Amino acid sequence: MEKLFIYNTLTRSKEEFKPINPPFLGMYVCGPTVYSDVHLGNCRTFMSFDLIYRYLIHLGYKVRYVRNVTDAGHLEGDRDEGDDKFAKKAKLMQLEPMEIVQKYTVGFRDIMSLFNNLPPSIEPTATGHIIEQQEMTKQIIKNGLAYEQNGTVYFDVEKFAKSNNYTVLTNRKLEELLENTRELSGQDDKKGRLDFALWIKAKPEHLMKWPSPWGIGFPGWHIECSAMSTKYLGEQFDIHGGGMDLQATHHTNEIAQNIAYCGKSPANYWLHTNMLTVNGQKMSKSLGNSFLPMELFTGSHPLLAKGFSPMAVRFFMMQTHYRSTLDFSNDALMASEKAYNRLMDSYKVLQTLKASDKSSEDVPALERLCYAAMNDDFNTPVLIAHLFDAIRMINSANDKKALLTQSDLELLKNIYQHFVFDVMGLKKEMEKSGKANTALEHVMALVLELRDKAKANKDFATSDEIRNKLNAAHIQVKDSKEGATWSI
RNA sequence: GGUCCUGUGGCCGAGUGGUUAGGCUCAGCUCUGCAAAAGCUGCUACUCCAGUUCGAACCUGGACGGGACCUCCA
Repeated sequence: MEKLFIYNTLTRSKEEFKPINPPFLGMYVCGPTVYSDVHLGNCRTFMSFDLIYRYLIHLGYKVRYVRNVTDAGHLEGDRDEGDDKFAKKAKLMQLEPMEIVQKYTVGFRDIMSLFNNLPPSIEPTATGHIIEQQEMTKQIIKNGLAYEQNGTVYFDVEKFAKSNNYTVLTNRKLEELLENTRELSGQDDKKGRLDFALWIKAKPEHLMKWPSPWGIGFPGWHIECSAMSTKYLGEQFDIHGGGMDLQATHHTNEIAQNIAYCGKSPANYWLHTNMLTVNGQKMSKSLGNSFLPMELFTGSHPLLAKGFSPMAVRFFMMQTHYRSTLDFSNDALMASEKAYNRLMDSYKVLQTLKASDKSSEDVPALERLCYAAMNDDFNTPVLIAHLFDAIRMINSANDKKALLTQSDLELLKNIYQHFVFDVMGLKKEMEKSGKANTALEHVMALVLELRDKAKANKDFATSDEIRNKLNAAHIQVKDSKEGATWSI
């Protein structure tokens, strides 16, 4: 088997992938915060890691893929001012954080499923691992790299950096960070500017809080991933991933926490996916330029001329490498939708091809190129370019301009199955099935038979009228030597 | 302000010292009663300036543009 090369943020270079304990493999990806709808930018990250997960499985690895759900955030409720009128609010009228968590978790899973993302092996929640986070915090304090001040526990970055490379992921200099980091409000108790919280004392208005050795509070911003990755994948595992925006802070602190806890850096390969942009700007909630997946499917977003199916969107994302920014526009989606349809149409044609004795195409070479593309840091744009060569072969054979043997046809079917369906996770949409469609098949056969009769009588006015009216009903008719075919 | 990334044809996007991915759009041809589809052909691009080199979109330096991070963020 060819070697797989992966770009590792730790070394800023492509490295040959060597798992710790093959064929078993551990992968952790930072998941969504479920306090609002996921937007398309979030979806891109999870789709990129879904591709990576799928390819690793295809290569024969037994992957444990852990993606957390951040549900212990910083929701604040209306503070009861001690006034009896307000203090007596019914329980059901108050904001219940877990209700919000449930709503957006279900929504997130639905969207992931529509995009045909495989579910991770484990999706642990932050609220389900408060004990683990506290235990880790205790151990870091015991190891002398964290301290408590007024109910909040801080990680001592400068002390940690004396014997460790704190900025390994970003290659920045600690002194520069110290000079340029902005002052955070409400964290006056910490000793160093760079120190971050492992446990935070809860204000009265905080809705989610737990008892701890340091008083009532909630876990800090970074400890959940350290606690959960360690619990499910061990102190050291193969791959840790997330969006590039997490690299400088979240992942830097995660590594520091793990080393402070057990002396080991958690993952050998750090993978970072790039951002989705709109008109050149990062898609984010705070900028107000985010697309919700449903707006995309229905076409209700003002920047879209029409709706796009989940698979057309998935194909659109696969046309760009995961480490490049991807700019989102109606035109780009239109182009991808057409290309995706061509890919799927060609697959249908492939099923109908008859084998020749000789071959005019080098299909085995094509397969090797597909693997080479994927082994080069999961290069899906190049993979897709090769797949379009397969499309040309298939369509040419269908036009009797190319020859494909039985083994060529089998191999092409395998290439489709492996790369298009298994690895890229694309699937055929709108499969015809059910009674209504069986009836439609019969009706269309009848209509086309009548049209053929008209054509045989050179009554082109009638045949064109039939075709045009079917077209208006979104049924496309194609004439060929073997007779007319139709598609919706 | 600091750190880092990036600038490719009408559009989207790979590539990264010599041989010009791919998709979409557009034009022509083949096929066809006409279309559609498909195939073929064409549109030969790499922000600018200087340098290294036999040779640079690709390396180096500079300028300009865009972006990310430094603060919860995929």
